[in-house]
Amino acid sequence: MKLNERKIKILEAIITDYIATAEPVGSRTIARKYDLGISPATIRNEMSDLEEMGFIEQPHTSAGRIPSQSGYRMYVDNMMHKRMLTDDEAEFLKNAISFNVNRVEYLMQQTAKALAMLTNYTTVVAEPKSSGVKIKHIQLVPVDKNTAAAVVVTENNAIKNHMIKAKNMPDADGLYRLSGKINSVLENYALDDINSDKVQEALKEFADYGELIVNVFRAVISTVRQEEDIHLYTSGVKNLLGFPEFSDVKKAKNIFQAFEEKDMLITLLGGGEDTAADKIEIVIGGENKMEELKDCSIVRANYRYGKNSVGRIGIIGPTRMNYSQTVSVLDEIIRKLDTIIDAMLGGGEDGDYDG
Amino acid sequence: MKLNERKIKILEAIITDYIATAEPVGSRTIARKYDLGISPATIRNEMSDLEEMGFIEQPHTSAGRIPSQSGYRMYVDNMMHKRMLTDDEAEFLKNAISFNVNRVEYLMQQTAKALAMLTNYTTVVAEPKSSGVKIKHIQLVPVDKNTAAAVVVTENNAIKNHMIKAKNMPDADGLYRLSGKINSVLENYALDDINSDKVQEALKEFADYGELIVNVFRAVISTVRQEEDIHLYTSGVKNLLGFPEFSDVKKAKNIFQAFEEKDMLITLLGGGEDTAADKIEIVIGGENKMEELKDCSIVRANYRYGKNSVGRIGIIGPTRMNYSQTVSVLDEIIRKLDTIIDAMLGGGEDGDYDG
DNA sequence: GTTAGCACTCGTTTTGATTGAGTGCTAACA
DNA sequence: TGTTAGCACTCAATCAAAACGAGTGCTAAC
Repeated sequence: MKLNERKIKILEAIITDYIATAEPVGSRTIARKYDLGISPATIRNEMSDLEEMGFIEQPHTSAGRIPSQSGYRMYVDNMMHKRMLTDDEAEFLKNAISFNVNRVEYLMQQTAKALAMLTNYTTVVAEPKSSGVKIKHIQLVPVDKNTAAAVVVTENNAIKNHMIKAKNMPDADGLYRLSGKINSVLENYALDDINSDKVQEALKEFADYGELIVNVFRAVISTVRQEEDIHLYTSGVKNLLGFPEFSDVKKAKNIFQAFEEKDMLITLLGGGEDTAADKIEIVIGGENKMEELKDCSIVRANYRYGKNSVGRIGIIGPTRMNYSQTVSVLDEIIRKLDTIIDAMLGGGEDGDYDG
Repeated sequence: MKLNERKIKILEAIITDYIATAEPVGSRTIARKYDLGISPATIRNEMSDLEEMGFIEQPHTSAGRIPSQSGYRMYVDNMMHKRMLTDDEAEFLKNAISFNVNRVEYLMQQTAKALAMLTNYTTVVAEPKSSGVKIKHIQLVPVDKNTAAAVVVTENNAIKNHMIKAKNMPDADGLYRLSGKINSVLENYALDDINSDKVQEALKEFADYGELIVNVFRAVISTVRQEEDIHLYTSGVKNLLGFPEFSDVKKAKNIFQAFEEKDMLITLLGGGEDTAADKIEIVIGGENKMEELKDCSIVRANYRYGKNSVGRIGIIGPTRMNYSQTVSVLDEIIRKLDTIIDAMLGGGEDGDYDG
C-alpha cells in the first residue's frame, strides 16, 4: 500500500488534532475541521489503510484514531516543518535570557526556566563533563592550617575548587610557589589524564623539595582526578502534571521518580553517540529505554561550551507534544547560547594566557 | 469547658488514627481500636465537646471527625513525645550519610535524600547565606588575558569564585601581589560590609599603584558584594504524590509549583526570627502564609555551619504527617550533621590561618 | 473512486436505588 | 449525674441499569 498525498494529509490532520486535544480523532472531525474536500466515509477508508500500515491505532472499536509511535516518527521525519518563532516567542526569549550574566550556572538555570515556560514542558540542561578538557592553570589558595583549596582553571575558563588536606600546609607564599611548580607539570593535561605515568614520572623530580610538597602534590592530583559531577538544571517538572495523560497520579509519580534520579536524567539526555552533529534529535515514546518515560518524548540537542566540550539540552513532554514548536524554540535557544557562552568565556582567539 | 484527661485521650486517638489512615475517625473505631473503656456513645458526647472546642471537625454530617489545625497544634505542643529512633531507622541513617565526604554539597544532597527516604516526605536543605560571614582570604587567579577569578575564602572555610573582567589583567605574579594588597584591606570584613565607607577610604590609598589595580580592586569589591545565591537541595518531592490528599492533580500541581520557586522554598524554611534557638519548629497547615501549601505541614530546624552561620532543614508532608517520627529523625540528623561539618571545616580552634 | 445510509459497538454519562458508616437525641440505667 | 443502649436520620459512596453518542465498517448507489 502506498502512502499517497491524501493519506499524508489525513495522517497530518490526525496528529495535529491529537496534539492539540489529546482526544482520539474521528473521521467526522477531520472532515469538518480540515478542508480536505472529501467526505467522512472516504476518510474512514483511508484511516483504515493508515491503521493497517501502522501509523495510527484505535483505543477501542467505537473511538477515533490516535497516532502510533511510528505515526509520530513518520510525521517528525518527513512531514514536520521547522517554523519561525512567533513574535511573542522571540520577545519572550529575548527578555528571559540576559546576556549580562557572569556565571554559567545562572545562564543554564535561566535557559531551563525560559524553555520550560515557553513550551510548557519540562526542560533539563546538562553542563558538560570536564573530563577530556585540558587544564590551563592550577593555583593553591590557603584556607586554614591544614587545608588549601586547589583552584583549577580549564581551557574552557571553567573554574573548580577542590579541598586539599595536609598536615602543616605551607603558608600563602609557599603555596604560591608550589602552585608554580605544579603548573609546570600539569598544565595542558586533560583532567582525566592527570594520573598518567608521565605525571607520576614528573612527580619524582619534586621529591627533592621535601615530603610536604610531594604530599600536597599528590593530594592535588588525586582530588582533581576524581570524576567531576555533571551539573544538571531542571525546570518545569510540574508542567507535566497539567497534561491529561498524566492525570493518573500513579503515572505521574513514576515520571517524577525518574526526574529525581540524576542517572536517569543523564541517560535521558543521551548524547555521546551523536555528539558531533549540531542536529536536534527526537526520541519518541518507547524509543527511549526507560520504562517510566515510555509515555514521554524528548527533543534534545547539544550546545557548544568552549572549545571541545558540549552540553546537552532536553525538552520532555508527552508523546503528543508539539514537536514543531519545540524544535523551533530549541534551535533558536542553542544559537543564542552559542553567542552568549562565547562572550562569557572570552572567545577563542584571545583566550590564551601566559603567566 | 475543660480538656480533661479523657478528652485528651480521645483527641490523641483521633489524631493518631487519622495520621495513619487519612480517613475520618468515628466513635465506633475509637472504641474498638483504642482501649479507653468507654462506649461509642460516650465517645460521641466527648467528640461533640471537642468539636465545639475547635480541636476536631466533621467533613459532613455522616462522617467521622478529623483533627483541625488547632487540634494538631494542641497535639504537637502538649501531647506528642519525641521518641527514640528504631534500630532500622538508626541503621538506615548510619549507612545513608557518609562521614567521608569532602564537599558540603554532597553532604547536603545526601542528607536531603536520606531524610526524604526515611520519612517518605519531601526534604529541603538550605546552605546558609554567606552575608554576615567574614572574609578570611581573597586570592586572584589568572583565567585569561582579560579575566581573573577572585577566590574568596570565608571564616567558615567556604570557598566562592567570582569572575572579574578587566582590560589587560596583570599576569599571575602581578595578580598574586595584588591579592596581598586586597587582602590587607578586606580581611575580616563581612561579605556584605565590603562596600562600606571604610573600604572606600582604603581604596584611595591604592590609587598610586595605577589605574589598573584600582580597576581590578573595584571589580572585586562589586562582584563579591553581590548577594550570594542560597543553595538549596531538595529530595523526595515525588513522595507527596503518594498521599491521598494530593491525588487530586490540581492540588499536586500547586504544590509542585511552589517547590520550583526558590523564593517560596526559602520562605518555607523560614528562620531568621528564631535562628538562635536549637529548637525544632513545626508549622501546621495554614499557619504558613503560602496558599499553595495550606494542606502541608513543615518540620524545620537549624543546623550549625561553621562559627556564626546556620543552615536550615525542612521536612514537608501533608498536615496529617507523622510529627513524632519526623521530629525524632530530624533531631538525630542535626546532631549528626554538627559532628560531620565540624570535622569537615577543620574544627573551630585550629581554623585560623595567618598567611 | 466516492459517498450516503445504516446497523452495530462500546466507552461515557446519567439516573436511581441501595448500602453502610456515622451522628445526635432520647430514655433508661447505675 | 454520668454512662450507655437504642433508634431515627443523614449523606457520601457504591452499584447496576438505561440512555447516549461518537465513531466505525459495510453495503449499495452514484
